[in-house]
Order: sequence, then C-alpha cells, then structure tokens
Amino acid sequence: MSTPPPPTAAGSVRVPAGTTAMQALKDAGVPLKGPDGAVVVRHVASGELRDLAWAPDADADVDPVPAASADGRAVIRHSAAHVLAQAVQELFPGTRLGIGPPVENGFYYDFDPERPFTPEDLTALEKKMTEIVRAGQNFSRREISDADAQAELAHEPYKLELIGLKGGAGDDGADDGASVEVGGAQLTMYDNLDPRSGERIWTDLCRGPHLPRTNTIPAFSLTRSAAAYWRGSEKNPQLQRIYGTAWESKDAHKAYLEHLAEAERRDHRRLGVELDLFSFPDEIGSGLVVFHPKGGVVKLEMEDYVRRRHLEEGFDYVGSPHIAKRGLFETSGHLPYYEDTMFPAMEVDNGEYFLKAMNCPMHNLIFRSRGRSYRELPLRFFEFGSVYRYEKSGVVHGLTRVRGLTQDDSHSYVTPEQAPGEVRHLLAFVLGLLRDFGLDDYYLELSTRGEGEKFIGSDEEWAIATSVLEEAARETGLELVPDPGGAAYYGPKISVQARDAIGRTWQMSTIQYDFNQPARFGLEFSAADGTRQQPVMIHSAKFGSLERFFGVLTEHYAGAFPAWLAPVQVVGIPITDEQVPYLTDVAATLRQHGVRVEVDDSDDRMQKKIRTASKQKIPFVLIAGATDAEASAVSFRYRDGSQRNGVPVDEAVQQVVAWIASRANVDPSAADEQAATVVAG
RNA sequence: GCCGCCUUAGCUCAGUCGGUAGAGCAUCUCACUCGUAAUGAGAAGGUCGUCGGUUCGAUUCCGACAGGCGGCUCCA
Repeated sequence: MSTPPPPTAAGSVRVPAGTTAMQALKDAGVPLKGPDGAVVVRHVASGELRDLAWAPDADADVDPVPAASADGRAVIRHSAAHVLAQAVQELFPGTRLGIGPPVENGFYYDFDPERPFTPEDLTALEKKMTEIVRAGQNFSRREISDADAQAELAHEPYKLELIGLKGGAGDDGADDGASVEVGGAQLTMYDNLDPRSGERIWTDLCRGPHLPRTNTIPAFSLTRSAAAYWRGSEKNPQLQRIYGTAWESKDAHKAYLEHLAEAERRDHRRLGVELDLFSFPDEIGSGLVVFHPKGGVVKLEMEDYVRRRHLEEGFDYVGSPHIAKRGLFETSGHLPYYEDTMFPAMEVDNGEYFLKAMNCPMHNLIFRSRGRSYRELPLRFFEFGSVYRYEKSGVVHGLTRVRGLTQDDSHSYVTPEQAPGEVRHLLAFVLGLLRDFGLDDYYLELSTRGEGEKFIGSDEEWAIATSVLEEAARETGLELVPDPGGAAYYGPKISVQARDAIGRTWQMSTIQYDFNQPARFGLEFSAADGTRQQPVMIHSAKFGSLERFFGVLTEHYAGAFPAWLAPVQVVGIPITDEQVPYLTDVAATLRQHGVRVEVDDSDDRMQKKIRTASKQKIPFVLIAGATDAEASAVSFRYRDGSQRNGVPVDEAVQQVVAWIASRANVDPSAADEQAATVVAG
C-alpha cells in the first residue's frame, strides 16, 4: 500500500456547488486521514476554519490544513473536548456544561458537577471517551436561532449566559474564553449522530469547527482536574475543569507525554534537593528560602555579576533597611494598593512599621536628601533590596513565587528628555545579561494601563510613558506581547517573560516608567535655567528577583550550570588512594586560579565517584592514576561522558580557567573546535 | 484566598482491614585499592506533619491547623 502524500496548506480545492468540502477533497485525491491524522479545512475567502463534513458555500475554495499544524491540532483538541463533555454527561447525568476550548498542547472543559471529579473519575471518563471515539459518531453542525437555542438549552444555565452575552458589548471579557464558544452572530449546535441509525446521541452549543467523526481523533488523554472560576472571575462560582491533551498521531501524543516527564526531571524544586542548592524549611515559613552552600555559590556569582555590571553602567551602589514607618508607604501611594499583600504592621513606639515590599520609596529619599542639579542626571541608584510580600498561600511556588525575595533593584532619575535614552540603555543592559546567562526562551511584554480606577496620573502622561517604552521595545526586534491593564498603578512597564521547564511563563526583568512617585515625593532638580523641575524615575530590575531567576536558570540548564556558575567546577578522582596527595596538589593549583575544586577521597570506587560527580553535574572531572601522576598529567572526563587522557597539568589548568572565564554555556567537549582533541572512550 | 489531592527515615516510596513500622539510595564503621556512571558486609536513623476528637488502644477513622502538589484568581 502506497502512502498518499500528506496534505499541505499550499494547495486549495474548489468546492463545486451542491457538494461538501469533504467530497470535494476526496474527489481531488486529498487523503482525509493521512499519516498526520485527520485533515481540516480553511475557507480561503474568510480564513475561517471549517468542519470537514460541513458543506461550505458552494463555489468556495478550501485549503486542506494538515492536522499537524496549529490550526489542525486546535480542531482535534476542540473535538476531544466535545467528546469529554459527552462522556461527563453520560457518566454523571445532570452535570452542567461550561466552556471547552482548545489550549496550548491540549484542551479543557469546565463543568458544574454534583461533586468534584476524582482521579478515578478521570480514568472512567477516559474509558468512556475511548468508547465514544471508537463508535465513530458523526459531528453534525446545525444553525439555530437564539430563541431556539435558549429553549433547547433551558437546562444549561452557563450556556444560556453565553447566548445572552453574544449580542452584548462584543469585546467584554474577550479573553475569558466565552468567545471561543460563541463567535459570530449565528449560533450553531453540534449533534453527535449514531453512524448507523443517524439518531442524535448528544448535543452541545458550539461554534466549531469539528472533525467529521469522533474516530478521527487520533490520540488523547486526560491529564488533571482542578477548579476554575466561571468566566475567570473570583466573584463567580467555581466550576470543575478537566484538562486533557490530544494530538494528530499516537507518536506525537507519546512525544508530548515524554516531554512532560523530562520537564519534571528539570523542575528546579526537584533539582534544589538533588543538587543540595536550597530548601524551604517549614520552621521558617511558606515561601521563605534558605540557600545551601552550593546554591549560595550560584547566587554569589549572580550577585557579583550584576553588581559589577551596574557599576560599569553608571549606577551608584546604595543601601536601605528592611522596614519603614507606615507614612513612607502612604507617601509613595503603595499602601492602599498593597496593604493586604504586605506582612502586617509591627507596633513600635506608638507607630507602625512595615516590612518593605518594594525599594523605590527608600531610593526616593536618597534622591531627596539634598538639592539635585540637572548636571547629576541621570542619577542611578542600585541595591540588592530584600522585600517581603504576603503572597496568597495558594500561589507560592518554589523559587518562582516566594514571600521573601531579593531584587536587583535600580531607579534612574532622569529629565523627561533623557527618559527614552535611559530606557534603551536599560533594555540593552537587560538583554546583555540574559545573553550572558544563556537564557534564550523569552519574549517582551508591554504592560499598559487598562480600564478601571487602579491607575493614577493623567491620560497624557500615560500616553507619553507608554510610547517611550513601546518604541524602545520595538527597536529590539524581539517579540512584543501587549498586556493591557497589567501596568503598575504608577506607570507602564516592559517586562521579560521567560518560560520554566513546565512551560509556565514568569516575569523576570522589568523596566517601569514612573511619573507619579516623583510628584508624590516632591522630587525636583535645578534645571540649567535655574527653575526647579520634576524628574521622571525609571524602575528596573535586571534579574527581577534573584530567587526567581535562580529557579528559571536551574531549569534552563537542568542543573548542569555553565562552568562559571557551577557550584563545584572541578572534582578530582584518584584511581586509588595513592593518587590522593597528587590530586590534592593539582587541586591547590586550580584553587589558586580561583577554581572551585574538590578531591573525592571517599572510600568509594572510582566508578562510583564518577557516577556521583556526574549526578552532581560537575563540569570537569579530573582523573589521575599512577600513569598520570608519573607524567604530571590528568585525564579529563567531561559532562557528556567524553574523555581526554594524559593532559599535562599546566594545560589542564589553563583549559579549565579559560573555559570558566569564557562563561560558555556548553562544555569544551561539545564545542566544535574541541571535538577533534577528544579521545573517544 | 478558592477547589481538589497529598504529608511514613535526609531522599524516593512500601505497609498497617485500628494492636506504635519496612526497602532502596544517602549517612557512619570495617574490609577491598580498583582506569571513566553503583564492591561487599555491618550499624545507625522514624513520638508515621501538628493539635484535638472517637476508641480499651490511633500512624491507620473523624475534625481543625500547618506545609506541599495541580489548577483558578492575583502578582508592586
């Protein structure tokens, strides 16, 4: 049997009057279920995805979209969500339906059941879904009037709410998922029909599109269940959400599950224990980290790097206390917004003190401590500011969301004219730092003022501030994602969003434009013409939070830090105890060059020591036996297992030192120019 | 904060249908001295997260709290 060529989006097929898209594609010889699973179609004129089985406008052109594309996967996942809802209502009659859109890597569906779903329920649901898929029910599209839909869905209050929203303000809650279900003006119902009798088995309000039949869903599984607020608002009741994943082939499905397993292996919380980097003792409190010696090294390297870079970039190193009187945070304007997420006030000397949750008010006081001249600007203050935030208990997460954190926080005080240049300066600084630490999976986000009373300052000021940031961000050429309503109350921000091992994004570096705090603190400088003017302040944190950056960095490298960051850079392993003194001498030489080196003189066999070093992800293992010692040489074993034997000690030291200094992200064994010198085992 | 689940040795996990517990790894001791991912033997290690309730008796059943996990909401 010959394999038909996989369909591509490149060609399009004309649909003659009176025929369906499916028939037209069949006539054109496009395989409806190729090696990548099912095919979906796109209406060429409108760009909309359409059901394969549904007849589009006669004379329309349709593009076959292979299921392996984003569009194709979305249709598979949407169809899988539909099957899930059917399974839930069959096994748990009376369960009300919320919405069920496709999402990255899968789909979910929200339900209002009698009781929350258990893991056993998910297993049973998966089985039921498999039955529905195997039955090969037809997804049948049916247009319906609003009135008929309301009558037909009288028992589905959430669906009724969606129908009610349809005619409303349109973009109201555009991101709440409702638009996924009810897109255009025309409501559609999808009926699942028995393939033999044509009898209607199940029905759902849905915009589509769907695959032609349930058995064209190639691979799926349910992953977890959790609560989610209806339409994304804390004020609404919580529904039970079931997440699943669905793919165009069994192989793609398997690959995704393997990807999840790999992500779990590089989770920083797991590596924190395995590599002895940090812990969160219960006795201290939730979200409060202690760094162990090995994690301390990485943190120290990060601090050294960023302190040096700030000094190079014209920042002055300042310092400030961890607590301050209530009045300071009233002046800054933070208190009304954040009092309930700050640790409660301490009563002292008839006054209240707060643990600081931000550093800017302190820096403003340094600025205001004496008269300032335009000649001093830009004036840049930097410090490692430890701040404490009473994060809600449910959001604390490893190092990425903590209650006590250290910001590499800086504030640049500039004239309005200097602001654009300063923002560019800070962006370049941040991007250079990300490059030096080897992070590459990130994008920029522009958080702007949204609707609502949360934001202070005039429209004009916000517009200026936003355009300054936006222009600088665009110049970088990086992906820039808008985030309306995500700004701080005092001004807009650019942030770097990086992904962790599980694919969650975290805010790292930020640059914020602030015209409000200078006004609230009465900050001013003497201009060239002798007038007193107000500076603009630009907040920026390069790592963001040292803790969060540490966590993301750990996951990025799966614990195998580049040599310059590695807690232990070299471990010496003697073949027998005889070589311990020799390796100790070699280690002393390395240590003189600032290398972090240990000699493993434990009772273990050398194979075991190599295994241990490997599990600790130590970049360089130096092995020495009698032959090496006699030749004043050592034998390298790199992290990838490759070796280089009989390297003279001088050369070995030189290589290690050079590699650490290079801040390279890969070890020498993996570098092209080094490959030739590696002797395979 | 909300919903669900979880908490047994440093780590990963068994187990007790209610009669106070085991393994592997790690640790320590001894022997072995070995050429690129686990040498062997032995020892030590736990008021079974905390507090309360039910019970003759609770690690086991119930409740509260703490901590964790997965989402949701939030994130200066």
